[in-house]
Amino acid sequence: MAVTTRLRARKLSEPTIARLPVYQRIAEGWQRRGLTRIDSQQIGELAGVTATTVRRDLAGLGSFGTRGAGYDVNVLNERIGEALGHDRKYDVAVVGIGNLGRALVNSSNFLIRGAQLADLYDNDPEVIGTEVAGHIVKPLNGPIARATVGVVCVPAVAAQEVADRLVNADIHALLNFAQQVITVPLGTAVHYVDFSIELQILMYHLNNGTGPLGGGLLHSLGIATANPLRAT
Amino acid sequence: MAVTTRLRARKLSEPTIARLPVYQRIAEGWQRRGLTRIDSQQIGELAGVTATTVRRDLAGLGSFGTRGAGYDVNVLNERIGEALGHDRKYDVAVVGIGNLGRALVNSSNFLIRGAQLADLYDNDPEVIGTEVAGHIVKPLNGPIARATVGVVCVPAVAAQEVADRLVNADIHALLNFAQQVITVPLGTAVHYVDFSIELQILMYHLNNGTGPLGGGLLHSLGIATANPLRAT
DNA sequence: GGATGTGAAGTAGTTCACAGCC
DNA sequence: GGCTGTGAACTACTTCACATCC
Repeated sequence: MAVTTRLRARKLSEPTIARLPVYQRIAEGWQRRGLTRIDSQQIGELAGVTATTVRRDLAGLGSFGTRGAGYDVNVLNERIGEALGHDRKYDVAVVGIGNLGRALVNSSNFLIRGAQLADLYDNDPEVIGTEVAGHIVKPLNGPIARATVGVVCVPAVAAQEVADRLVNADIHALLNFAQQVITVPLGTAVHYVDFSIELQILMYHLNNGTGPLGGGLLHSLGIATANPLRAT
Repeated sequence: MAVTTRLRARKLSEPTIARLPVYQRIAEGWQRRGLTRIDSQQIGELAGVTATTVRRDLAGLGSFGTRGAGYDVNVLNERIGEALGHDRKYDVAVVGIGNLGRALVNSSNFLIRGAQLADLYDNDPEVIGTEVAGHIVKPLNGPIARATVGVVCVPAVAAQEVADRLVNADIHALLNFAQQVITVPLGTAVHYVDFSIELQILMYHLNNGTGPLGGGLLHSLGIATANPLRAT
């Protein structure tokens, strides 16, 4: 289907990649409100970065802004989607259907942008066989179907074992919510999400008065600006 | 109470702050396994960063390593705790006791390191008055008690309103799980956690073969290394 | 007029390489 | 011998400033 996958090669810097989804979220908000144009200044204020940073980031996706008039919100959204590969579909398997697993699969915002829910696994007999988010929960000790990404939502003690099983099932990208460092073979990507770390970072800044306090803006995911307190 | 708050002043860089909790988690893992010493090389491998980076980060907390023998795991854990301000206690209020809110307050790893659960709020009559994690859920339209940090786990549409109420209740640090950019007055810190963004970043790297794929190591929270694929 | 896009300058963070110490 | 801690070199990212174009 997607034919626009040609020149995605331009490599983006890590900080840019982390900011693009944020800009996209902002663009969507603008779209919902029926607005049609946005400029780098506005994006920057909402995202908590400078307008220049926004322009540099977006320039990396090709020049689609209009001098004097900013960016078309639809095009902005679209281009970011292309850059991030949202035209491709991905299968996401979720292991561990507790509170967190449920919250994720039921969230209208987790499985978006190409991500589609594949199989759910758990080892609790009470949970196995029940329907969650339109999928029957499968037993963890049964066969694991291939998927693009595996989401690990099990307790820390089980995380390594689950990771091993997913890797054996040829799943080479993991999103790990367990507070546990896991070891996987080279060539497998692991991304960690750790709520308490977010809380700790927030508290550190609170204690020290430093850091991304200023402005009530989107300092998403711990991304820091060199100059967080824009002098206004 | 805390008396050890004297020379915490040494300001740490943003990337360092984000890595310290990770090192600490590694130290704890070592402790649990009864190991007593760890060196920068080992920390680096588990954390997905170079040994030099680890040493630089830790040097910022004062020199407590032993040349030739690495770091004492207990001291390591302790020093990071001091640097991050874990000797202080914080009250954490949670708004929105759905799946996610429940998952958070029941997680043994969310409310650690000085964070203690204060009040829970929701606007669902079914939920108000019930006991969750040892606390009775209070109505969101009632009075909001002062707390250090407010955790926002409500749907996106309600996020701004909830944020306003928390700020009015003199809560000036928010951890926002809603997929919604919120605006707060200057002087209030907002930290965003957005699962779908984590997923998107992971997928980008998967598509492009770049980035923190190599090693199955702790590339926590989207923190990137300049040289992720260490040549081994 | 007004905002983009981008060389050039500046700054922050990482890595090298090795002196210092156990 | 081995590993820490750190000046010096390097790299990456951000910010400045302005030419460019609608």
